[in-house]
Amino acid sequence: MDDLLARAREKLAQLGYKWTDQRRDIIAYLAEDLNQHLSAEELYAILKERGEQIGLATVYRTLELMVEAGIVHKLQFGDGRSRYEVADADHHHHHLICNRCGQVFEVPMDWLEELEQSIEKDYDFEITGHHLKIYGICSACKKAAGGEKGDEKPL
Amino acid sequence: MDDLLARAREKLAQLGYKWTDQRRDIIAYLAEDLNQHLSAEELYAILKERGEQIGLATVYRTLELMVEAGIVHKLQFGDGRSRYEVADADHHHHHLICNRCGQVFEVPMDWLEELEQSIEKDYDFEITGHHLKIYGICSACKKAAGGEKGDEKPL
DNA sequence: ATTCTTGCAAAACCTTTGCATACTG
DNA sequence: CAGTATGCAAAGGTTTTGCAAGAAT
Repeated sequence: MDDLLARAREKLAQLGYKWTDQRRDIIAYLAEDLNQHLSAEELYAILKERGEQIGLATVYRTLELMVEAGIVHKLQFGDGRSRYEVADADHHHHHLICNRCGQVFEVPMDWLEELEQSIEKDYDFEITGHHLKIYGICSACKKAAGGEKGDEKPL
Repeated sequence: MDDLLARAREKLAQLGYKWTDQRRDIIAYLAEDLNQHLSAEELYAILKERGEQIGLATVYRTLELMVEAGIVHKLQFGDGRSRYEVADADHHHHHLICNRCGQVFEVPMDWLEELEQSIEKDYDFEITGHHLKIYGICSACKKAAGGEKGDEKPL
C-alpha cells in the first residue's frame, strides 16, 4: 500500500491539520512496512538515525493524531509501552504473542464477523473495532524447549 | 465465589509464598465482586479507605504475584495503567469498551474455541490464553447522542 | 498574517526498587 | 530463627505539556 501517504495527507487536511515534513516522514516510514508494531520511541530512534529532523514529542503527538484520524491503531502488548500499527482497513488480523520470547505474530484473518453481529444486536453496542490477542508459546520456543523459564525477553 | 480466598491461599503456599494480612485483604476485596477491572492505585485507595494497613508498593507486588499464580489476569484497556481482574477459570468472557464513556462491559461467552484450535494447528502455537477487546459506542452513549465529541471521560 | 506545529526541557504518571523493619512458617 | 514481606521514599521509564521559535495555509 503506497497510497497510505496520500490517504493520510487527505485525511489530515480534511480534519484541518497541516502537512509537515515530520508527519510525512512518520507516515512514509510506516508505509514501507505495514506489519510493524512500533513504539513511539522506536520510531523516533529510526527516523533520527535516518537523519530526519524530528523530536520525540512530535512523534508522540503525530501518532496520537493518526489514531484520531483512524490511520493507525494504538495497541498494548503488555510491555509497558504503547505500540502503533497501520490500520489497514481491508486487512483484518489478530495477534499471537509468545509468552516466552515476546514475539508477535500476525494471523491474517478475521473470524469475528458473526460474533460482532451478534454482539451489536444483543448489547445494542455499535462496534468500531476490536483487538484480539492470543497468548501462548510459539513454535520456535517450543522447539528450543527444555529452556527453563526465565529466558523471556519481551519484544 | 467465596473460596477464592482459600484457593489463593493454597496456591501461594504451594509456591512457597507467605500468607500475610495484606495479601488476604487484597484477595478478600477482589472476591467481593469478581467483575472488576481495578488498577493498582484504585485498589490501594479502596483498601486504605477501609482502614487497612497497606502500602501501594505492596499492592503492586501482590497483584504481580497473583498474576504469576494465575489467580488474576492483568489487562490493558488503553488508559495508561494496568488493570486486574480475577481469573475465573470457568467464566470465559470478553470486553466491550465504550470509546465515548470508557465503560467496560462483559460479554460472558467464549466464542473462540474453534478459532483457537485452528490456530494451534496452523501456527504450531501453544495457546495459553487470549484477550478480546471490542471497541465501540455503548447503548447509553448512543442514546445520549448528539452529544458532540469530546465528552469522553475514559474509565 | 494567522493559525498550527515543532523541539526542548520540565512535569506528570505509573511502576519498580533499595533498604531497614516487621512478620510468617 | 531464617527467610519473606512490608512500607517508605527514591529511582526508572513512558507519555504529556508549557512555551518560544518556526512553518504552513
